[in-house]
Amino acid sequence: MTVSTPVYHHGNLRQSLLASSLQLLREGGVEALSLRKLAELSGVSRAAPYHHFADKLALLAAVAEQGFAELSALLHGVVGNEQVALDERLHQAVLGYLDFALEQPALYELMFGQALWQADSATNQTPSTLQFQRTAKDCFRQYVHLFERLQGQSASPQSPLRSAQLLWATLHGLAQLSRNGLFVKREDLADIAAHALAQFPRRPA
Amino acid sequence: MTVSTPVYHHGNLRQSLLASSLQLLREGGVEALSLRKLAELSGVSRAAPYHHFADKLALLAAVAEQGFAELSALLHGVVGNEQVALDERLHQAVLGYLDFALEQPALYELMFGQALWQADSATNQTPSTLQFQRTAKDCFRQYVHLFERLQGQSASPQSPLRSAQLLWATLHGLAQLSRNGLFVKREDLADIAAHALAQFPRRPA
DNA sequence: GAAATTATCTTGACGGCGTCAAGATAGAGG
DNA sequence: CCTCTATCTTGACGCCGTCAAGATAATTTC
Repeated sequence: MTVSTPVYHHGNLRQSLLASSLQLLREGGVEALSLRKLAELSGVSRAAPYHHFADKLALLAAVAEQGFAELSALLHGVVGNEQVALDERLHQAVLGYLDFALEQPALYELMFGQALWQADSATNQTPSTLQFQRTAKDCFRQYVHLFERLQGQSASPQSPLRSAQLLWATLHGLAQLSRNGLFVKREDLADIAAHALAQFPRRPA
Repeated sequence: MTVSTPVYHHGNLRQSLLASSLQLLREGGVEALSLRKLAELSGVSRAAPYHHFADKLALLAAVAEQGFAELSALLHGVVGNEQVALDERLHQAVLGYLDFALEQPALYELMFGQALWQADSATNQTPSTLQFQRTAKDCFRQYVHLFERLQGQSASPQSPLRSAQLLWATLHGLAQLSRNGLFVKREDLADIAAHALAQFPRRPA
């Protein structure tokens, strides 16, 4: 909890706010993230953040977008690794996803929370949220891509899209349930993930 | 949005608050649920609810517990229906779950949100949250029970507990993703659920 | 039935929150 | 140098959860 000494022109406030957001998320979860605390952490007045983000939602979208970018990079590294069998890449993509979700639970919650995804209201048609949703979908496409390659090897009856949707849903559910210690204990997670993978169609040999 | 006329001794304030909570949840989601609005809806001052709930969290726990009780009753009706084949009961339990989640999205979110499930802090060791978690686990056990019966019929390699955990995680993920229109469109949900079911071990004939 | 006890509700106040309006300050470009 | 623009500040508003002190009604006790 380092509080910067106040300066008039911070010079890098936007980045500083995003970094402090991650810090607050780690320390106290989504509820602990307030614009006022963020401003104080950067040594700046409470209204200063509004010159870099339209409102709190826009800031949250930027933070969550960074999260999806990180996850995307992680998946890209796994999926595109030509030196590893596709089966093994799928396995790594599953474990990597769950690791990400459990190591940054508050960030993960923000990324998938209703605040940034509610489709009805007009609040999520702002540039920030649209940009955020685009980054998130890029992330999802990596799974589709992986299943497209896998389909070439197996006689899977399902489309790559369906498989990716189902796998993502399963991973998301596992992450959420085990994070909250809800029906799924943390130490059982790897075992359950293995069972889940076994249910997905694989190439025979 | 019916606002009661003020009375000194309401007579049934606790129930009235719970009912109004559901109303606010439907109308504006979890964020729209405030104790002050709740009090106003019941025609009562802002501090009155504190004589029936220790704090906001306790009220949320009571609301969510009602949700789990409803879901539990729904599942109990399906799982215990001896006149229907086990396979079909599983199918109905899956569709019933998804229906419940999508018809009351805000309530569903509350039931599974981190507010009531965070294991670390001491805030969720209160009587209200413990009672809530007990009701939730009763709900989960119905799925375990169903898989225990199914296992008698199939040569499933997985324990009923593992199967129930995996199925619940998948359903939870599907509900959450499709509710937010995130990678899973609403109209594709039934199709994906069918695929998910097909991946679970069934009896051969 | 009167008095005492308990349950229930009220008003006032506190600090924290997101947000806006008006004004101050600093750096950039002419 | 002067102007323009980006950036930051202070003050204020309304909403929130929560508590303390006091008022009122129902219930119990005698």
